[in-house]
Amino acid sequence: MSKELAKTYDPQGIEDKLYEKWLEKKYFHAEVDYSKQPFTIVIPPPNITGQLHMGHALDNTMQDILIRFKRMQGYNALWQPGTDHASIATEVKIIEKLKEEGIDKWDLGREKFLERAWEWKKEYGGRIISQLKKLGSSCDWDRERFTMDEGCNRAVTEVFVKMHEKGYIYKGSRIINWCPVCNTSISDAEVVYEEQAGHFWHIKYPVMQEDGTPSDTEFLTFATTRPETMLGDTAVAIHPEDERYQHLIGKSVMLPLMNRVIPIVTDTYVDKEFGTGVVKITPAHDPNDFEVGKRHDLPIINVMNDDATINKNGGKFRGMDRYEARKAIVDELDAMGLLVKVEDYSHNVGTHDRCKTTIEPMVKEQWFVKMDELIKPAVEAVKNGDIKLIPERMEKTYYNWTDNIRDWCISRQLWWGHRIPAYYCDECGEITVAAEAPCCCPKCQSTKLTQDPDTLDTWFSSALWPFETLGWPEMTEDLKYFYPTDVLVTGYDIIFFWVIRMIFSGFEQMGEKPFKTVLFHGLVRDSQGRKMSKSLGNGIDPLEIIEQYGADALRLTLITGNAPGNDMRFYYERVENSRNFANKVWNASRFIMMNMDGKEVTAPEASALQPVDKWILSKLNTLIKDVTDNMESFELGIAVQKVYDFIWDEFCDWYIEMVKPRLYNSDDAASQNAALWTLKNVLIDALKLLHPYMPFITEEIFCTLQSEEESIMISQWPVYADERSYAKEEKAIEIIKEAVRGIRNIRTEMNVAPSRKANVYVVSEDESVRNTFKEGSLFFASLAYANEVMVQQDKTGIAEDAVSVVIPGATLYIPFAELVDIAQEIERLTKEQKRLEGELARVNGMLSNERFISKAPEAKIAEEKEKLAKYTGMMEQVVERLNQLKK
RNA sequence: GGGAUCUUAGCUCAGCUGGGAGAGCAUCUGCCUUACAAGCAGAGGGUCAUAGGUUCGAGCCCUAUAGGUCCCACCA
Repeated sequence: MSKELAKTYDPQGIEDKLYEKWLEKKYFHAEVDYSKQPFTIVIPPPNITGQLHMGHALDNTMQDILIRFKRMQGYNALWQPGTDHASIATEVKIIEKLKEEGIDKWDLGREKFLERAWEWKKEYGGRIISQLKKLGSSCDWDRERFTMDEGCNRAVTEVFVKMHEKGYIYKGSRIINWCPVCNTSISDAEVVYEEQAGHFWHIKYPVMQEDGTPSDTEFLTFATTRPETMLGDTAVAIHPEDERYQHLIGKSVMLPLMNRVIPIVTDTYVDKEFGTGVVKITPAHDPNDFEVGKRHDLPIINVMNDDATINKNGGKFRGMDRYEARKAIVDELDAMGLLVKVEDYSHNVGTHDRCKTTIEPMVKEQWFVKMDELIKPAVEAVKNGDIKLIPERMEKTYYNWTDNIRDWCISRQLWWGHRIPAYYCDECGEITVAAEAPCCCPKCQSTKLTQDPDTLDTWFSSALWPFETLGWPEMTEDLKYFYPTDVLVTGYDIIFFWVIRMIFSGFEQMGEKPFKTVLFHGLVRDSQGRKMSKSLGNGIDPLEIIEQYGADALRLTLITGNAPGNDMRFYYERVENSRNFANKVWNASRFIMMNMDGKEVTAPEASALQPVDKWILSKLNTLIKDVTDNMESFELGIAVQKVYDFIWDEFCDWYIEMVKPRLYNSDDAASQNAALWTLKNVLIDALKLLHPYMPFITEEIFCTLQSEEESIMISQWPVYADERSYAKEEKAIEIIKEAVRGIRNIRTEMNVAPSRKANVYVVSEDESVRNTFKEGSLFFASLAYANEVMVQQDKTGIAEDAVSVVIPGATLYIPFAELVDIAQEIERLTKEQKRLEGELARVNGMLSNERFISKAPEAKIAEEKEKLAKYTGMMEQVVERLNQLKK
């Protein structure tokens, strides 16, 4: 009936098997149960296009640790899983795949395209889930959701309709970021700015004269990085207080190439100090110009098609690509003598984060979410501490965004996603927003209605994730019980995309925050600190690590040696260290079980517990408190570091070693039982503390050790108890440890083999210290390689030449003759003497060589002189010692 | 331009509210001691970026400087 651990630790052999068992036993599943406190985490839904990478591994390890910890503490722990449809990311992938087959998205058509997308989802959507399982994630898989499943679709539509009714969602013609390759608008958050080398074209426009003709002599000069946009210029702006141009206020200029007369307007947006203090205004293709245009009621002339070619408003440049047009326009202006000069100029260019195409600001009809009101409760919640961000500094990042918030462009010209529930009347153009397609136009009764072809930004549905996954818009029991969730664990890189949007959505739809705490982590980088990326080929596949070292080792590596919110570097050496630790735990457990084998280990009488036992129990007790405290304040790395140190250092290297003499000598059965009982119980509690971090190995050991127990997962988290603290014993054992270290040190320094044992005299005035050594003499002798330990109050009877070690409260003496075999020592010293003679001869020879002295570098000579002094000193010592011994 | 953050042992990093300078890896020295060589025992190695300040006391707080990383905004 007693099971045994395999001789070597083999993660592959246990992990899958245990995970199967957990699934079978439904340990991950949570049901509403008002007798227990809920603890809820919703997973940041991985993209269906995704493959598990180190970021996921870190993110999910952290969540799993928290969930397992709380579950053991007796909470009704729910980890709600699911995946994200990832609108644009998936659409791009599918388009790529179609391209390989020689199929064009537009030729295929919307219906067929969506069929392909669902096929993709079916094929790859589950891949990442099975990878998360390899990691040990204890998600409630029975509750798995998808952002485009029926419930989420309903939630999205409901929110859209509700917010539209309240006026928070509106359709407007505004300047947006347009990606000419993906053919869609994108939100500000999806634009990344890149430093690019470009040019600064200085161009002049002729000022219009009184008689309505352009002047040959008077010009306004300005500089631009994008000359092609001049086709859409509708004004030129100057600062109202710019002395240089006062006389031009109220006048106009001629827009060359287009032969359009455009006004000179004054606007404080213009920086007098920058360039010539003149700015061309193109409201249709620049966000700032758009604002200026609004203020001065300027016409908006869009000169580009969706693919960034020049449209009919661009006159003869029509049909050219924007860069072609740029060149043509510059050439033409140059020919007309209107190009003043060209400078090299490096500036930031907005690109699309998915495809890196330079975005084109365009004025378009899009759907927006009005942010100013919505954001208020979200800001308030963080300010008043209702939602806590860890680390705290993330709050500043958060406010940085909320303070400068702009309306959120939510419509995308994509197919894969939630289609916007807006219907246009083909007859009268009336827009109806409704959850269900209306039968007919409410205005003109026409039955010819067309649904808006656009879909929603992928973050629109993920913003609802914390409550839509629990059943919203139905007010389900789950929702009442599990919402708000407790912790959100995510990377700081999606604070704007996701975290803030979930917070204001929670308040708006539920009237309540979506989570109490947000725990941020950093990026996992490669060993050189670079981002792991496909193009660099420096990505490390977590699955390979699991294959090679085990999921436990990977988890431990990701969680240690790094402060919350900071990026971390990934090293194989660190994984190896984690694996070694797992191995250590395995072997210590094996040792304990071997010694328990065939023995009935019972709870000992209090009197049978020895000081060492009390010492480790006391240490464990403190550990339990510290670890629990750390974990409750989300200091996961610190917590596990303490468990690691306790197990390896205190438990294995000290306690087990101290207890060995009692295990090997069965004369005192009570003492042996007390030792075994302590070993077993400390191990069990340590395994429990470790379980959230290393679920597999701890489960395997726990179940082998306690065959009557079902699983460590559902065992109770250890609790600190005052009566298990023994201050006196802790202090006493620390003294012994100090003594052992002192003796080992001196023995190593004197190069004495462990096989050579010597008596140790402990001399102390302090009676309690003497008692400590008397009580611990058995294991002290074994750890200090002593034959016998003599404890006494003074130095009487100790040999003159004894080697001494001073520790707080006592002095230890080892008779030199016992410590060192005299004959052996003489032999050793004689050899040493010969070696030194040789060295001295060599150095002396060099230093007396005239050529060496005259030609060698001074540093080298100094070095040799130092050696000479060193060897001479050593020689003196050796000779003296030899003389002593020979007496 | 605004903001965050970092600078601690050869390398990578911990160090929470101010009081002991630490870990892993690497290096050196002994040990195949019957749980573990993926191990054990020991050793070396740091003016905690620089300059000031607050304090009985500063790696930790304040100010300035230098260098690195990142985020936001984007100036035509």
